[in-house]
Amino acid sequence: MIGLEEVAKLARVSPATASRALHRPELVALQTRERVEEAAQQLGYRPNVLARSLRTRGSRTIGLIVTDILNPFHATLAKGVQDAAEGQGYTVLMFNSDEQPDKERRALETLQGHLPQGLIVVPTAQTGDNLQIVSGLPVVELDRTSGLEGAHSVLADNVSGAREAVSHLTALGHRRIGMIVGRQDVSTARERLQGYREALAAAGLPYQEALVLPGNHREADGRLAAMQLLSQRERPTALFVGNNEMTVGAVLAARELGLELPRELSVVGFDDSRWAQTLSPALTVVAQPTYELGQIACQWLLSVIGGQPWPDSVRLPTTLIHRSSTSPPLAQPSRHPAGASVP
Amino acid sequence: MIGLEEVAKLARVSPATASRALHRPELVALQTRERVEEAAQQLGYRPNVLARSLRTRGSRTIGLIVTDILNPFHATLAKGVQDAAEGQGYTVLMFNSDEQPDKERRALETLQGHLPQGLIVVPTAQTGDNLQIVSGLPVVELDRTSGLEGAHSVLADNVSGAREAVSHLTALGHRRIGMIVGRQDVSTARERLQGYREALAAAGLPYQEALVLPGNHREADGRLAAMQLLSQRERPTALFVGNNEMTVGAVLAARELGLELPRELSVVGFDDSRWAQTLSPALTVVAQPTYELGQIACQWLLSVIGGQPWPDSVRLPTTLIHRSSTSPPLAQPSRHPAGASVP
DNA sequence: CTGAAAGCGCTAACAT
DNA sequence: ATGTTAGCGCTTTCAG
Repeated sequence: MIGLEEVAKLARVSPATASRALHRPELVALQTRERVEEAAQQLGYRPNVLARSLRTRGSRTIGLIVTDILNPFHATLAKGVQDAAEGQGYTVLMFNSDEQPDKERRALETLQGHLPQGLIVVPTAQTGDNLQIVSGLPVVELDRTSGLEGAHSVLADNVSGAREAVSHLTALGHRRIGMIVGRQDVSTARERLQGYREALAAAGLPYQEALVLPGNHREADGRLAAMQLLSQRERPTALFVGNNEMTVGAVLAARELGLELPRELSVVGFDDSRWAQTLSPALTVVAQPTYELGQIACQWLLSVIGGQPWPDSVRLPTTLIHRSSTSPPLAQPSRHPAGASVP
Repeated sequence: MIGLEEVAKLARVSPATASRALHRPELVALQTRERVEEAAQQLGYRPNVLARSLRTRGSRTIGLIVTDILNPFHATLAKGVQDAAEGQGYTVLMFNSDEQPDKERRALETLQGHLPQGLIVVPTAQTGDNLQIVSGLPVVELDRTSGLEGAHSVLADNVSGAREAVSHLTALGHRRIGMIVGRQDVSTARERLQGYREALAAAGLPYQEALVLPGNHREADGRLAAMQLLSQRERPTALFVGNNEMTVGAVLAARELGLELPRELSVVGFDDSRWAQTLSPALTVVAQPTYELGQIACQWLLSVIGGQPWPDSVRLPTTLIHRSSTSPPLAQPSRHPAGASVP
């Protein structure tokens, strides 16, 4: 590998001057600088980032931990982060926690050794504890919060997004609206549930436990929960599903049960995706500014690394995209007074 | 940050011994080793990878460049690579080329400075040239080949996959089979086209230029190409589409034209995906062992880094997955001798 | 404005 | 089996 010393030799200066010429041009005579630049060019010099980092204790590297790179939502977050980092000459070390606190911990340990200057993390349930590993490092929580006090985060406005989705359903006349909700130790799931409750309240509808089923964020969980919800004697006429993967499962379950969307069942999902658009009927969804979330988180982090104070935490707005999976409910067979259905 | 020196002090040994105890346990007395390990544990010591890499000229880092992390196919490749690397204690530096040779070049330059020990790359059109930047580095080409002589690659068996797909169509009785094919400077596109030709030949069908339209791998390209193919006076009864993104476009185009799948048009895509399964009708596709491609590429690379000789290049088999987007063609209105349709 | 020298944290020779 | 010493490539005092 071509080193700075060889460049210096060719330019007939000391390594120190060569270094300055390349990195602090203003400290060096124009003429000398040009000689060095030419020499570097000619030899195809590439600075050894490791040596530089070791010396300056600044690696121009940041860490990124997402929970599932195979989920297009996370892939998009990652791209937002990467693009922003690259624009500023930072390299991203990306890891996958697969929602497992253990993998997250290992990722943090590995990361640590690379002397990152900052970290962007989509938290798991244990992130609060795990972050001790990198104490002192500037951290941005992305998409969710770990609940750690004083944490800085870039999030979507989940409450409002969910409220809008469910209000859309109540406005259409739905009165039995089921929800498939994520694990309550994940902040997005809690917030979306809250939005659901608020929208029900606003429409004067009661909150019914039986209509809210939990799922572990995966397609299979969504399918299972939907099966249960839709097999109830008085089944919901609409479903609000708390994340993208579970929405697939819910739609597949509806198909299996022979329910026609949206005539017999309206569905709104959270987070837009390719298949939400290609599905027939195309899904009505709460879209998140995913790429921007990643991008802003990274810009934030880099500004803090650059010495700026922490900006206030941000909630980016969501957008309800009306497509074809929602419509007014079928006229229900009129009901007798509650509980009177036993012959 | 806790350094080796402090560990050494606490364990009352020299830094060198501490280093050995941690990294070459067999060179050190059991008792000493335990003291060092305990000290390290107690102080929460994390080795500074940068310093180690600088000294040993071995960073335990490999580079990965994919062309589009938002494409689930590439995300899956990446996960295969990452999982395999992590298993062996290697860290992956991942970059996106977005199919742009320029971004690929910049990624390589950045990578270079981090002294990676190997590289896995999904090539773009200029990879052959760009790789000069990291000459001497072990490189595995993944999914595609750059055409560079002596390159090592881990690929899917595209020719055979395409042949199988198109043979499936000919077996169903299709005789006008269109293909939407990728850019011919990408090896997968060339190979899939060849498979298409072979299958036609095997069925005694002529190869017709008018039935083969190029696209630039994106959804929009697929849509456009399909629009053209399906607007021909004597339109194809089946379509074979050369990659996953373009298949979405093609299906959407068919919908826009009011064509019912599979009755009026059969479609086979290359590469399976979430939406290929959720689409109705669910798509018949040539599935690739995507995760395994990434995994094997990484295992390969690491074995070479470890001093093993290069294994022979590999072609992993594809699988035709029959779903609901293919069926025998409609009985065509019988045709008069060619070209006689002007009144 | 430029050079000499020291040192970031670690490990590999070379001693003992 | 352990300590001593040197140096990976770079940047940064400190002198000139």
